[in-house]
Amino acid sequence: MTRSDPILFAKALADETRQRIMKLCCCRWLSVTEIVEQLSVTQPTVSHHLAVLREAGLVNVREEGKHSFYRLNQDRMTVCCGELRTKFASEDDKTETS
Amino acid sequence: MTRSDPILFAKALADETRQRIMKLCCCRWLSVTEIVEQLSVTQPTVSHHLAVLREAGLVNVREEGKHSFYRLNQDRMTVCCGELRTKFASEDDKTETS
DNA sequence: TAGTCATATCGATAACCGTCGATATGGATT
DNA sequence: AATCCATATCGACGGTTATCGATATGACTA
Repeated sequence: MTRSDPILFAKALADETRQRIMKLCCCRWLSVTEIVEQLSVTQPTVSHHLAVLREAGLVNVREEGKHSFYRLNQDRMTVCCGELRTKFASEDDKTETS
Repeated sequence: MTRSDPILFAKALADETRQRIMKLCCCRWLSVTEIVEQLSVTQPTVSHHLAVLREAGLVNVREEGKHSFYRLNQDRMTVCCGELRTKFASEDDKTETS
């Protein structure tokens, strides 16, 4: 999941529930249960979204006993946003091609 | 479509064909036909994707006779990427909340 | 005006995705 | 070992979306 994929990245962001989860664990570690408590969706749904975010490398996981704590990978966000900007928003970047 | 919506933005980016279109008209005006010629999808499909990109404010349109020329709105890209970074990737931005 | 070309829209189809309840897994507790 | 709790996975269902062929729209041309 270190590989950077602008499509995968965009797909991961393209859901309101996921963006809410990202916002929740933006700067702190949260267990799945804590995330569920703050949203109006079930635990399986949250687990599913966390899996999507994991596949995109957008969250870090820390297992501890029977708990799993998730936290947004802000560095990854910065890198991926930068890639998008480079790919689509920069004038002087025409030499590299996909 | 001046309103900024991170979900709409991400959804617009969350498709390979659309990202290809964006790349094609990243720094030049292209007619729909020219875009179709460079992709392996039909004209209605390209028109559909252009509509999605238009709704997200990600392309500018210039009508000229019977042609419509599209070009990626790079400023919009910059703004939207910046918003994402601010929302999710910045450490020192916890006062504002959605 | 008839015809052609470029684009948009419509309706249908298939694939994808978000959500749920049910269940499996596996650590902690008694 | 039996139970409980936290999380992941499974299967199903419904809604969304990408794609297509057919058609409408509307501009230019002869």
